[in-house]
Amino acid sequence: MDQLRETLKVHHLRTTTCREDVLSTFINRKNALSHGDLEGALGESYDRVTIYRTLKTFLEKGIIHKVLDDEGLRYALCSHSCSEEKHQHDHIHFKCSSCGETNCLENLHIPAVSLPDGYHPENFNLLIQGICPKCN
Amino acid sequence: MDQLRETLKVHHLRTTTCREDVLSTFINRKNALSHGDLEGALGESYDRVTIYRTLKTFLEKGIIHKVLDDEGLRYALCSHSCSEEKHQHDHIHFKCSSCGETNCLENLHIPAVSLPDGYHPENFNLLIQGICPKCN
DNA sequence: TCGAACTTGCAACGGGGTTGCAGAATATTT
DNA sequence: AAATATTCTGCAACCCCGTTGCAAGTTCGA
Repeated sequence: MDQLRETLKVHHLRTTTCREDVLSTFINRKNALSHGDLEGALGESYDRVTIYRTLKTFLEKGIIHKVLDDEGLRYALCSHSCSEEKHQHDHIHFKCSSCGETNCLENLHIPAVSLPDGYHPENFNLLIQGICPKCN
Repeated sequence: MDQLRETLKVHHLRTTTCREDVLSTFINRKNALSHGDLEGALGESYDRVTIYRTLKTFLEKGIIHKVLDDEGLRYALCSHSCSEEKHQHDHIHFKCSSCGETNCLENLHIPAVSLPDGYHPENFNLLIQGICPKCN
C-alpha cells in the first residue's frame, strides 16, 4: 500500500484516496479497464468526474495508456519503462471475444512491417481478437 | 453512378439517395471517414440518424468496416472480397499524425505473431501512426 | 499550523449514438 | 398503371461518455 503512494510520488502526484484506489484496482485486476469498470469496482465512493480526471492525470503522467477496442476505450497500466516524457508505444492487446477481457501482451514484439515508400511510422498498435487461454 | 445502384442491389439494399450519396462519398474520398465527416460532406441533406443507420446497415452487409483510432471511430470501404458472411478481417490502417487522415493499406499482410500457448487469434487489426507520404 | 496549490464534487453542458413511431419512399404483385 | 407490402427516413426523445467552471475541501511544504 505504500507502494501506491510511492508510485504517485514518483510522478509528482498528491496522494488521495481516489488515486490510490484507482491505481490499486489496476494492479489487482490485471486486464484493461474502462471508466465504467472502475465505477463498478469503486462503487459510489467517488464522483464520475473525479474518476475521469484521475484517468486523464494517469495518462498524462504515463502511468496508464489507452487500449483501443471496437466497442470502447479502455486503459491499462504501462510497463515500468513508461514516463511522462518517453512512452513505450508499441503494444499488442488481446481481446477475448468470449469473456470480453482485454489484456496487454507485454513481452511480445510487433514484427516489422514493410510500408510503401514515403510512410514514416512512429508507433504501432496491434489488436488481436480471439479466444484467450481461460476461455479455451 | 449505376455502379452504386449495382453495389446496393448486390447487398439486397434498396437504392435511396442517402445510401447512394454515402457510398459515393466513401468511393471519392479514399480515406476512412467518421460519422461527422459524412455529415460535413453531405451537408443538411439527411438527418443524423439516417446517416447512423446507413453506416450500421453498410457494416452489417460488409460494405464498410470499422477503423479504430485513439480518438474515435471511423469507417472505410471493405475490399471486394468482403460480404455479409465472410469478412477479410486483417487490416492495417495508417493514421497520419500531421494531416489526420486514416487510410487502409490493403495490400499489406500482417506478419505472423507467435502468441503464447492457449491463445486462439481470430482477427488482427494493426494501427500504425506516423507521417504519410503526402505530409512527408 | 498556516497558506498556497492542488483535488474533489456538483451542476451543467455538448457530442456520439440509439430507439420508437408515424409518415414517406421503394419494390412487388396483379 | 395501381395497390399493397415492405423498407427507409425524419423527428423527438433519450442515454451514455466525457468535459468544463466553479466553490468547497485536502494535501503538503514552509
